[in-house]
Amino acid sequence: MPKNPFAGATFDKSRQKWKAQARFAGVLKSLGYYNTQVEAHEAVVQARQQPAELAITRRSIVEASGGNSPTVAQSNVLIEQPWALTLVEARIFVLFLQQLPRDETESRRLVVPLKELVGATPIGGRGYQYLHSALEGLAAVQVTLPVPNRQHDWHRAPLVHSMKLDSGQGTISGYFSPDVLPYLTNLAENFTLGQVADLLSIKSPTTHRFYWLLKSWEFRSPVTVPVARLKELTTGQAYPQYSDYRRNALIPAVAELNELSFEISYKEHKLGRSVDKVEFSIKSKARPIPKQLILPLDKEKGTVVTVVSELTPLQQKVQTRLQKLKLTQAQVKKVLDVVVGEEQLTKVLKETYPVLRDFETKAKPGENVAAATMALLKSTFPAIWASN
DNA sequence: TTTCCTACATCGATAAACTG
DNA sequence: CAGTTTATCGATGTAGGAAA
Repeated sequence: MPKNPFAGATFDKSRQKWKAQARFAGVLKSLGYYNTQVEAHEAVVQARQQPAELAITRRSIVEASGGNSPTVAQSNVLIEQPWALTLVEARIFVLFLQQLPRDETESRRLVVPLKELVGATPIGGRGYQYLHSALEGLAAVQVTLPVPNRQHDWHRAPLVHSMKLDSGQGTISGYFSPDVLPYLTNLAENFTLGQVADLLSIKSPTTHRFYWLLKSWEFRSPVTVPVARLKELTTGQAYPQYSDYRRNALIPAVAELNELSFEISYKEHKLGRSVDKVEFSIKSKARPIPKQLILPLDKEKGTVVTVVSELTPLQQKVQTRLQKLKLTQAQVKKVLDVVVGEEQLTKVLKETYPVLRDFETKAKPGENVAAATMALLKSTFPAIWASN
């Protein structure tokens, strides 16, 4: 059966008139009778628009820098572009931004030590191949820039040029293109700050996109975005089905961001049967992650452990994760003592994520989360048993 | 990670019943 | 009679697991 282009308007044979009806919150309502199908359809459209969308006209405000951790900034003009960077490309971009003085007026060569990208571990043979393609990808990025007062003009510029990888020095260097520079430095309005530590810890390119987008929308939260626009800005052509998009992009990204300094929730607005818009409620966590691990008294030795161990950002993430999973301070400490190295810590985060998700969604009520978590960790890291 | 599959939920269209 | 609600059906979107 062909779809009625005038939804909600149907011909009533017994009355020889067009009937308008629409469902609200699952309840079908009659909206009167009309002589034409178009009129009936318009009645439906109008009735639907009753909870009219609030026009957001607040002007953009300058975000205050929170805390003393390093931040990078970019104009919202750049953020609201459908560019698709790989994870490595996105990280390199962040590192370049970090090297860029905020008051720079001309494009200079920026140098990024490779170890900031990949850590102290040496880069294997294939590692350089990845880097090559990442730099190529970055060099190929084009952005569309606004042309003031001229609606029909069009300005497309490369993001960077002259990217260089010097394996001898262990550096990457390059220039931002002069056209783009005004959107990266001397920013006065409509720009967004990102935390370098957060950005570099992000594990998926989609989350990167979400990070900047949601951060730039935070000041006008709640924000309602049409699904088509959201997809365009985050995953582009992928996921023709919204449910696939939600599962593979939206949910993982929001979950990962909530592990960082965000508190994001969202509501789906449906148009008919399909999800039409997504309303985000975005907040930054007031008190992020405690910098220090508070250690309990060591009763056996009768001494006060006064160790003030500075935790790496990754260790802090593991700490908060385990705290969410209701582990005691002692258990958290034990895990952090035994599990060392970026790879291992990341593994902990990865392993415990499903547990946390199940716990938070109450998929397994009545379960002892802490015990389950410890069992899981002990099976993955036998050393935790050994140190018992 | 992405696509496919299936049970299920919800929608619009329609006929029919209800109300004053 | 005119307007509205109820019951039902086929179509289509969705959730969640399986398969690729």
